[in-house]
Parts: sequence; C-alpha cells; structure tokens
Amino acid sequence: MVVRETLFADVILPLGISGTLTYRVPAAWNDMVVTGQRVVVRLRDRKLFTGIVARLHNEAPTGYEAKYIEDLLDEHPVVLPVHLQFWEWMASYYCAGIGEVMTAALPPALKLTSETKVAIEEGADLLDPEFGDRERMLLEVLASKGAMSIGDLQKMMGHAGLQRTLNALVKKRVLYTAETLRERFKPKTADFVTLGSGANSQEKLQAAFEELEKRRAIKQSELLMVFLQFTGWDEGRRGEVERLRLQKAGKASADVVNGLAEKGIFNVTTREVGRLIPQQMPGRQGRTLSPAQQQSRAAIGEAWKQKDVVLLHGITSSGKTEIYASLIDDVLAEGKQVLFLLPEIALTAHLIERLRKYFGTRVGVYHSAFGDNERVEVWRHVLSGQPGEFDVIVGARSALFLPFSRLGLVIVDEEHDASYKQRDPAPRYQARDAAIVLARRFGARVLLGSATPSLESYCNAETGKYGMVKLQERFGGASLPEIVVTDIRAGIREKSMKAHFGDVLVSEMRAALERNEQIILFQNRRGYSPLWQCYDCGTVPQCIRCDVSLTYHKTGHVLTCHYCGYSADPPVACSTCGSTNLRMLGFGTEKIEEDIASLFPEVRVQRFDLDTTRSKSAHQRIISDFEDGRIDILVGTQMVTKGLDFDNVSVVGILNADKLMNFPEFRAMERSFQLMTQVAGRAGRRQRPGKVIIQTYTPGHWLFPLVKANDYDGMYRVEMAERKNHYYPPYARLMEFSFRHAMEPLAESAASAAAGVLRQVYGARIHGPVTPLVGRIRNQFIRTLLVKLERSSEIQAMKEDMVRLVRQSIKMADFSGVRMSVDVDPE
DNA sequence: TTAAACTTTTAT
DNA sequence: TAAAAGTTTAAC
Repeated sequence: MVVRETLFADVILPLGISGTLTYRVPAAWNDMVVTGQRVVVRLRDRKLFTGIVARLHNEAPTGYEAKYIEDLLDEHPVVLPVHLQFWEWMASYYCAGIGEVMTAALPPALKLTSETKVAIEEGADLLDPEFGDRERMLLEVLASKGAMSIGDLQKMMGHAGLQRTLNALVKKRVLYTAETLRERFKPKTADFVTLGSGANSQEKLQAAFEELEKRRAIKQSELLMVFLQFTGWDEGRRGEVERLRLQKAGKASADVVNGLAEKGIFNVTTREVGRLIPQQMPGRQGRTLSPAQQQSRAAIGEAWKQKDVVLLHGITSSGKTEIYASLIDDVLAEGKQVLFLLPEIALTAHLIERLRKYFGTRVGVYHSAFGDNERVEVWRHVLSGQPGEFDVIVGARSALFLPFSRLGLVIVDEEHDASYKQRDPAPRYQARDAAIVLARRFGARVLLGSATPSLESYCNAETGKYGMVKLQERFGGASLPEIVVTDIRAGIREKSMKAHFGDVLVSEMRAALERNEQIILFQNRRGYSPLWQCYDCGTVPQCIRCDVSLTYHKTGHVLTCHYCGYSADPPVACSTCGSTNLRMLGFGTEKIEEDIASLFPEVRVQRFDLDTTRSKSAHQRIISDFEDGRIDILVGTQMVTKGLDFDNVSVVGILNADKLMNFPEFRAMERSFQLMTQVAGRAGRRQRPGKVIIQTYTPGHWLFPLVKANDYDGMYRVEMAERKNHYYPPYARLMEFSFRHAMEPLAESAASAAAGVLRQVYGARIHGPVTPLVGRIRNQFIRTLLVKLERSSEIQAMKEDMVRLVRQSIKMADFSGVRMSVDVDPE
C-alpha cells in the first residue's frame, strides 16, 4: 500500500508577527512545492495573502487544524535558501518579525494581497422595506455600478459603518463577497513584424507590390519598402522589425501596418520584452588607473588575502570609483556577481552612466525610486543568475535582498552614510553591517569605501578586524580646498552681516561670480524659516499632532510639520496674546535663496532639497543644469554632499556649522566632521584650488582645526576618547526601546515599568526612560529606553531576553495599547 | 495587515 | 437600549 506523505509548510506572511504560520500542502502538490516559493494562503477564511515557504516538514501542528495552501505562484523559488537564512539572521539580530523582513526584502509587485469585491446576490429582493437608509444607499450604488471593491465603495460612501452595513447585508443574503487576487507584475510586450504568408518568397513579394500599386496603396507600398530596407531583400532571410520602430522609420500609422497584415503581407506577433536593457550596445570603455590608484588597488588585493572586509579610506575626489571598477573586473572574470551599494541620493544618472560605460548591459540598477515592474524584472534577472547578465547590481540598501547566487564582491560606497540604516518601519537594519553578514555566507569579499569612515568601521580597521587601505592623493593632482572658519558673532555685533552672510563669504562669492565660477551653499534646514514667532510673548506655532514647531514655507505660504506633513495657514495674530507683531526666526534653504536674490540680483540660484526634488526627474534636471552652467549658485541641504562631481565650483559656504555640532546626539561631532569634509570636497575639483567658508558662532571649537587640516585621524582620536568616557559605540552596543501611546501618562508608565523590569536583571545597562527630542508624533506620545550592552558572546541572548521581558511587562501591567518598538544599533 | 469580538460612548 | 465608535487580539 502506498502511504501518501502529508506535507506541511511554514509560511512567511507579511504581518508583524514573530514567526511563520503552518499550512497544509494539498497532496497533489507534494512534488511541486519547494522552499522559497511564493504561495497563496487564506487568512481567517477571508483575505488572500502571498507568503513564502520557509520550511517543509511532516509535523502536524498540535492545537489547531492547519488550513490548506490555496495556490502555488511560482514553478521555481523566488528566494534561495541562503537568503532565507539571511532573513532569519536579520529578524533575530534586529529583533524584527520574519514577515517584516520579507516585506522589506521582496519587491512590492511580488507581494499580492487580495481585494474584496462585493456584488448583489442573484435574485435578491432589493426593495425589502426592512432596509435602513445606509443599506438602501449601498444597494443603489451597487445596483448601478455592478460588483465593486471595498476600497472603491469606501471612496464613494465614506468609511463610517460601511463594514457593518456590508456584513448585515451579507447576512441577509442580499450581497456576497469574493476575494480576487491579481498579479501586480505586468510584463511589457511589444509587437514584431515579419513577412506574412502572402509575401514570403521573391515572387509573392513581387506580386504583393503589384497588387499594392494597382490598389494605389502608396503608403503601404512605401512601408513594405522600409521594412525590406531593415531586413534585406534576400529570399529566406526571416527578418523581424519591431512594429513601433518600423512605423516611426516609415512615418506610418498603425493602420498601415494593420492593412498590410490583413493582406497577409505582414505578420504581426506580440512578445514579452524586458524594460531594463537600454537600446545600446554594451560599452566597454578602457580605464587607466593613476599610480596612486594602482597602488591602492594592489593593497586591497593583498589585504583581502588576510581579511574578508577591507576599508578603503580615500579622500574626496581620489577616484575611488575607478578602483571599484577595476576590482569589479576581476570578480566578473571569475564569473561571480557584484553588489555595489550606495546611499539612495548618491545613485545619480551620472554614476550609473559611468558604470554602464564600463560594464555595459551587465549593470542592473535597483532602488526604491524605480518602478514596481522594473524592480521585479531586475529581481528575476538576478534570480536566473546567468553569467554576463545583471551581474553588477548598483543599488540602495534594499538591493541587499536581491537573490544573488554567486556573490563575489560587495562594495559599500560612502559607508559612513546614515541612510544605510533603516529607521522605520522594522526591520531597522544597517545595510552596511548586514551586507557584511550576507557576504560571509557567500564567501564574498567586502570593500567599504569612504573619505570619512564611520568610527565603527575605522575602529574595526585599527584593531585589525578589517583590512585598511588609504588613498590620500586627489585624482589628477587636484589640491584640497582651503578651509576658512569665520566668526559671525563679530559680523552680528558690527551689523556688517548681509542677511545670513558674513563679509568673508560675501566677498568670496562675489569674486567667484566675477570669475564665472560656481558656488555651493550648504544649509541643513529646509523651508524658509523654522520659526514664526510672536515678538511680544515668544509663542511659536506648533504642530497639532507632533511636539515640534512648524516651519514656514514661502512657496505656498504655509506652515508645515516636517514630521507628519501637517500644514496650516500662517497666523495673522499670535494665538496666545493676540499680538500682530510676528517675526521670522532662523533660516532655511528657501530664505537663503531669497537673500541671494537680493544680494546678487542677476545671479541664477537654485534650491536643492527635498522640496525641489520631489518629482523623479527634478533631481537630475537640477544636477545637469548646474553641470552645464545654467545655475550659478546651488543652495542645498545634505543632498549637496553626495554623489555630485562638478568641475567649476570654487566656493563652498557652510552657513551655520553650529547647527550641526549642537545636534543633541552622540554622533554629532562625527557627523559634523563628515558633513563639512564632504561638502568641502565639492570645491575645486580639477585644476582650481577651491575655497570653503565655514560660518560659526564658536570658531574656537576643537573640531575646526581638524576639519581645516582634513585630519580624520585627529577627529577619530578625540571622538573615541569621548565615546570611551561616556560608554557609547564602538565601545558599547546600543539598543533602543520606544513606547508610544496617545495618552502621555500611559506611554510614560509603560516605559518606566519596562525600565524597572529590565533593571532587575540588567542593572546599570538600562538608561531612561526619556522623552525624545520630538516627544509626540502624529498624536502619539513617545518615551524611549536606551540600553548599553558590553560586547560579549551573550549579547544576542540578552537582546532577545530583554525584548521578551518588555513585551511581558506591557502585557502584565495592562499597558495594552502601548506600542513598543525596538531599534538595534540605532544611529 | 485585518476583521471579528469585545468595550465604551453617544443618541434617542 | 441600540447603534456607533473605538480597542484589542489572533491569525495556522
């Protein structure tokens, strides 16, 4: 007797739950189901979800009857076992659910959820006098529009009570609901034209021309000629031309092609085509490395013999990209894949173009600004793992999750960049660190690159955990800019400030403009003015949902909250004292832009911040405008520090350095040094030495001499001493718990209770609770607990134990409703 | 996430 | 007293 095996599948679902759910595999699919495959499952007899099979086994769950898997979506797995293990590592290290990791990992179009459609039951009596007003209204809408999704119904009738009304009508058997799942990935198709049966020989072709002549179908005859020009005249040569290309070349409409197809002269077929590979030949531009670059390259190779991870500390403009390219060559020659990670905003068309020149169509680009369909195509290409195709992936942090099978090298450029850390939602992972873990699983090499490394990475290099290679020469022999620190207190005292510009900056800007050179101004604040304050009582308008003051945006004349997006009209009078004596305090990029306009009226200024780069193309447009000299002065936030290479910039101004340095955060000095050094690096690239003007109220600060001398090492030593003193990373490991609730006392007491419970076991490692800088966001009050852990082998167990204790304490003390989240290695 | 089950508030 | 609105919890 044949015993049929009963298979169970642990399925990862995109929910914030800790583990997987177990479903039963229908026996007919026993031989088809594999781990890493997408399956469709139903949750609570209703909603359909796409999940990923994490494990297949024979252990029937106890305590409940497993439901069946409803469908298999893929023949082959979309996620490979090595990645599933990586997901599991990420979930446990960052204390996140595996489903949350899946949500971050899969491109959106691979995750399907069902939509509930509502329709009227056949033969239902719609005129039943028992119906209430809402029920009658709903039926009217459905009767006229036919079946509708709940989402559409909500749009028409509003949220309130809709679900209840629906449920009542379903119960009365007047309505029924059905779940529909729709594949979100749409393959792109194109039409291709070949010669049809009426023209597939020399004679028939001749006859076809005569026929067209006779019918005076001049346009058609012409197009047939164009077609033959593409494919050649030779009989038996089965040429094919893309329909759109043919129409364009022949200046013909679709009708002309259709006409020829009707006569059997053309044959039109539709085929799936990729969106990704641009219509260009794989380029392979030659490259030569400078002696310094060659040396570094060789040193990296040497270091890799000892260590898997190497830090390349190369000053700005030292040509790190060329070194990367040369290392990529080697890895490709071995038939392996390369992952090149960049901070999101450094992923410019410029850089991609350069890489395409080197590696042609082998380059795949992957980041969140990409369309859903494109992302799936990149995913599938990488999954197919064909050598020579998409084996150089350039992307932002989410590219980490692509299904590599032969990863040989991971490059993390600008490794110090804060955007490698995902803040919200979970998993709150650090892509640089996760990349190192991923690479280890493949036995791949890792190269971290930065002009201003993170203290952690530099420390790892100093202590020998990583290899280190330094590149201290700017490419092409360009010299480092001269950095001038100017005291603006004097300017304010003597009233010699022109708006927010001190004498030094104004005269340097004037001189640069006269030489027809460009200027970059850095101001770490969007908007026009952060504060709109009452002169009499000092009141500043606050966000109604968050504990922050509103920022005034002149464009649109509104006050907005940078945390939740709330916006309000600027007040005419003070809300507290009624005074109409209001003034603006502080300044953002928008104000700077305006000040420039009055200072240098004829100069072309452009703002470069989140507000002006909202649309996909705006970012690139501003960059090329600046590159081509259509902009004289670029005023921007952090954005101007990354991925920009301009030849003609001779002056860089940092308007208010104190704002950076006073940031209440343990990384403030590290970040300030990085930012100032990176912005300064934009000045004087090729021939001209540039000038950087830093304006400050505290010119005596210890950081400035180090910035001026480009002395990373000096900064490292001072800052490391601080970190040791106050026990912060890299000496300690951090973990942060946040507690959120609409009632402030509840958030407070939940946090205190959790702190108490944790202290019993972990004592002085627990700090807080404290109210964070912004104590309320979207009407949720926040308290945080900081945990400082010593480096030890028990750290993972401790983290898990703490999360368990905190969850328990919330549950036991009846703080249900308090939302808790964990951030491991917060930045 | 999501929706049923349960609790609290509000209107009649 | 019922309906509406708001919360909580478990999903396999």
